[in-house]
Amino acid sequence: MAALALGHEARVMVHEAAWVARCVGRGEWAPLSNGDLEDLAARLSTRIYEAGEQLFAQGQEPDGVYIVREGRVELVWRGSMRRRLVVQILHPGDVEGDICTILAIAPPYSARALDRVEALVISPADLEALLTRPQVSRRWLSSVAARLVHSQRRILQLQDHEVRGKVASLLLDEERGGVVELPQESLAALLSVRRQAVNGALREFERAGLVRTSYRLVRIEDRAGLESVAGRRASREHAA
Amino acid sequence: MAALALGHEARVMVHEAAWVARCVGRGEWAPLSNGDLEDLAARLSTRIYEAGEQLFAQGQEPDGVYIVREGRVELVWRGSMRRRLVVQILHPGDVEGDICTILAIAPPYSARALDRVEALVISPADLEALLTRPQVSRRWLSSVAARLVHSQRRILQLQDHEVRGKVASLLLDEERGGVVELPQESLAALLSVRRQAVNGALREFERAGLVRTSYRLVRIEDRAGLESVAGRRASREHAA
DNA sequence: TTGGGATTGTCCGGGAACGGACAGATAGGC
DNA sequence: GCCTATCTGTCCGTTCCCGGACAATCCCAA
Repeated sequence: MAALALGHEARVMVHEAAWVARCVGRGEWAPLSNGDLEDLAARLSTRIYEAGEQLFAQGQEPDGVYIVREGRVELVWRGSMRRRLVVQILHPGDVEGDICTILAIAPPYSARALDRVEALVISPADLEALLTRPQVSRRWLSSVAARLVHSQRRILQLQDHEVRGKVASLLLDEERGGVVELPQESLAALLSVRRQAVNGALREFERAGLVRTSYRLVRIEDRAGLESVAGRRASREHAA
Repeated sequence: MAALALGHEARVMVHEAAWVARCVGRGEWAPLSNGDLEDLAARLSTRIYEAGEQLFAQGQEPDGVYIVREGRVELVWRGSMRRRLVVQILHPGDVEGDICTILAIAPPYSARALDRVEALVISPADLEALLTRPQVSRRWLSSVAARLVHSQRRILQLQDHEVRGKVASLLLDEERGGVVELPQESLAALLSVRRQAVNGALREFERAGLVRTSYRLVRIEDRAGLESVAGRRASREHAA
């Protein structure tokens, strides 16, 4: 009966592992074997964090890989002065902490749960063991490569000199189900601009019918319109 | 005799391959076998580009991996309007093109030789073949991870609101042997600011004794001083 | 050696965001 | 149901950079 219970538990974790595998790169290039999947499953553990709780701190030893299953996690960098920049917001399916573990460096940012977060965790030693499996390391490679592309896209996005463009671009990136559920202060921290500037852009969008705003929430009404503002707007319109 | 000549050629390429291996991640985590090295050597070819020549174009099919052996390569992104941003400048030892090849996506930027460039090239098919080798893919993973960290550092650098800080930070990043050999226009394109702003910062640095400038060249005189400007200056000094 | 293209140093007006401040609105805790 | 912390909308003066322009300087090549 213990064996049966364990079997059930193991089956659940293999299911989790298959989900993790989908998060770590696409399967086309390196299908995982059953052995890979079972090994992955055996090294996964689940952790729960309450909203506001910290997953790991800037400058501390890397403590493994986090795969977000539910909720959102905020990656925050703090400079020596007041400078505070939200590097990224992790959504379900996002992987974090592997880079620092692989390179054995301290993460340059802290991670804080925005909501109640459910995460799957792999310890540094377990990650190292998993990466000796050819298919796993090949697949993990494509995952990190995809993140590098995303990081470069973000650089381009942040180089827009007009706050409106940055905000539009950010909304399109952070939106889930047509909604961005974040206070304007957080949006400003993601773009490293002042809150007032974000507010101004948002109100401008609202008057143009691109979005609807309410408390800690922005609803996207006209995606195409936002995209044209984010890229380079076709029609120039100046409201007095 | 042909065999002997081939043996010599092969030995040279294995030597090249060992150098490439040092460029692609550190050896501590995944030492390559002789077989790995020989395979890598067999798939390397050398190409020469004259200054100004284009290696690959934005939006075109990825055509393999480039490892810069000599000279510098400029990665340029072009927006729909006049926007032109230098994403990165490749120096000897830098690896480029692997991410796009791995993900089978078109590169979002063009690559142009700044000087006479000597590069080692691996075709997409050869890269794919190499990555089936466990040690190679494990090692390549650490290389891409390192680049992701660098990309994130660059995001932080670009978020500085003062041009002086960005310029100081850039000089420290691009400097080789205490010298940055780039026209101010290129520095501006790397930071996506106006040339005049870079010029102003540079002249300010020069008056403070941090650098010496001449035609297409900036020489770093006081590294610690620049670092304090790049991070957050300890002593605030305003020249009239 | 001499021209011409590229690069640098400098000026100025206009505009956008910063930086600080404050009242009104909203949601969650007691 | 009230009360408080948080979030939003809005004001202002100041600072910095953009955007355009122009002369002086520097290489390189003919």
